[in-house]
Amino acid sequence: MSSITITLPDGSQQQVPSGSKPIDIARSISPRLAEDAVVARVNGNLYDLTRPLEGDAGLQILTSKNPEALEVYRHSTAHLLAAAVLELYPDTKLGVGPPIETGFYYDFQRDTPFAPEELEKIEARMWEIQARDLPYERVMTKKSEGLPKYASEGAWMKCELIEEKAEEVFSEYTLGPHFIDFCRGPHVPSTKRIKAFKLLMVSGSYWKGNEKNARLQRIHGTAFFSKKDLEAYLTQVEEAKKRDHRKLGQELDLISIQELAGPGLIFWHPKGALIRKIMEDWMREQYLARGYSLVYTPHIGRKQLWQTSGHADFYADSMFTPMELDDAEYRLKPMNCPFHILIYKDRLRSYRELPVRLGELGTVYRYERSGTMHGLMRVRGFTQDDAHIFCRPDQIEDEIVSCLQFALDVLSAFGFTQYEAELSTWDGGASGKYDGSPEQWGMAETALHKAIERLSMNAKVMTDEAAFYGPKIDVKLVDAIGRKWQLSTVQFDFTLPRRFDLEYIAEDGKAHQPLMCHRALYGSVERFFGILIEHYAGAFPVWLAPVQAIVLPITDRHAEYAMKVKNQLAAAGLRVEVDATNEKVNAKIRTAQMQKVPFMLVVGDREAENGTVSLRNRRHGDQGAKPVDEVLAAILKLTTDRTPYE
RNA sequence: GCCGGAGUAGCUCAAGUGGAAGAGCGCCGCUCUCGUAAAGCGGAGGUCGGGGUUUCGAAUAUCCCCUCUGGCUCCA
Repeated sequence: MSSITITLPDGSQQQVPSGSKPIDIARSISPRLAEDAVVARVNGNLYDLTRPLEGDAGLQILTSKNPEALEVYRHSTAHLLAAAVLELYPDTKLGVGPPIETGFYYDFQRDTPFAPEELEKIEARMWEIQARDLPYERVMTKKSEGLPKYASEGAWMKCELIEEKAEEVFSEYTLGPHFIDFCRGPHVPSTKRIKAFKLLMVSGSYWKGNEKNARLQRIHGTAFFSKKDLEAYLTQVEEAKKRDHRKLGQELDLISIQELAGPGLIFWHPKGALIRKIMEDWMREQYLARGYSLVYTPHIGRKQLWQTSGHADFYADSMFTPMELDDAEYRLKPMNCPFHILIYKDRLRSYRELPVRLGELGTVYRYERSGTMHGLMRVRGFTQDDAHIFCRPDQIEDEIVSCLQFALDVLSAFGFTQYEAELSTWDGGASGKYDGSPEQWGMAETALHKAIERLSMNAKVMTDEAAFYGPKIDVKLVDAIGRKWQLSTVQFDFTLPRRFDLEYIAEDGKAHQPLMCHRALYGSVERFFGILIEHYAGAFPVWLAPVQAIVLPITDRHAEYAMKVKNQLAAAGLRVEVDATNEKVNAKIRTAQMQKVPFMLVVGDREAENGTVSLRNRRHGDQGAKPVDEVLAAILKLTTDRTPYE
């Protein structure tokens, strides 16, 4: 038997017989490693631990510490799920079953949907199969043999996958004598390796994610290497649910959605409205400080406007239906851009006045399909902090840099340190689905790349994800339940300047077309607020808190002094209340804590006599007696400094 | 829009084989005058999401609709 050379990550080399398996080599290094091993990386590709090595190879053994190993492990758990479902419901057809960020799922086609109670039964069967310690065996099959086999079983989804993806000889993985699945792998060696999983929910899906295709049943689950990790994850999910903005929005009396008025329409209650006002005021100040002009534009516009902008053709599905008036047909605006463009176009522009930056907190209405609304995050009426920048080509890079810097400043003002940025580019023009010339795309994408570099941002490049009218950079944040939401966006637009025939007079005395960029930083005030509620778990920092301090008189004998303290703080511009209810101070504290008021000022005989308050911080508890002036100054400072956390 | 699940007092939730609708919190009133996360007593409050059908009788069975919710699709 010939021997092959295996190079390990530390550079050391071993001569082993050809056909040796990664698990053998792991075992030769240490039995412990062999036990912890999940999967191998061979010349950069993931391999089963039991897959024979045919030639010289760089080999890395991945253990449970490796994120890719967790994906493999979850993928194997998905197979375990499929095997259990087939044992219990043999007529079920298999779709796909990949690992995802939070676990895994498998799509099934079956006449009757899985009832939630059935999950327990399936999970129990999974444990039975797990206990059988079945190996995940890789089998190589010729397409000409495999396809008829799947076809004869009626596994039509697998047939489609094989037609589309499989090489002439493809891999399948078995699990016991009856289960075999077309799959690229790799997998863990056997079911015994799977120690901790839980099926979480069942939901609908579509074959290949297309709603025109067959409806499938998706079973979601999660899996971890240890029961402890699984428990920790489940606890974390429970904790996250407590900060769901919909729950806190109600508990803190911030917002509501009224069935009588319609779904996806937000009512801002006094406390929510106050926070919104602060957010908006801050944003407007920033606009003015950064060279934007503020404008206001109407909520509706004539049909002809939307025809000119192209929305009537390309965006009609997302627009509210038209309103007939005596003179014309009007439509509610789904975007602000056409209106800002009309302001730009209202007179001739000189190159000297560019860039023109027109900003507005503009409320737009979009028809969202009924199943897609989600609290504040996805609604039918929302306000964008929207601006459109019209500039010369030589200005565009600096403009993009300042937009992105602005976006980062917004994030840091609210204490966000975790975000994801994506740079969406076109496909190079191959498909013809993008508007604009290759020169325009080249220039715009270069400007975006350069801007990212200049700010040393990390942005994932998403090829073929651009808007049809231009490339863009998006910033996304994650909500309490782990879902990603887009906030800031900076987008080029090659289309609207052309459609509206925008111009400026350049140094050469001739008319040129300006470049245009859309940008929104909160994205939607509603969504950003939803993210903020969850980010702070309802405990807004002092500068945003609707009630910054509450004075708690111990008995009604102290109410007068409490009012005096309140008035003193309020005179300095602070938002203060007095809890004059006929309750014990403990109850007042509890109420204030639950309302997440940053500061509680307890006042009784001692305080009234000394001109002090007994300060309680919502996070750190009793801080002892302090002069009113001192407390006032401290709260005022947190407010004016806009400290993201106190 | 699609596939599941749900809708009972302001909130969180019980009960109910079809036969007068319940609790806790909250709210209102009274008593207590209280020192860092819930004082006591009393009271008000419900077309059981809306509409139809079956029935002597429907919160309960059944059909349609609405809204919420978990996904899918789509998106700020």
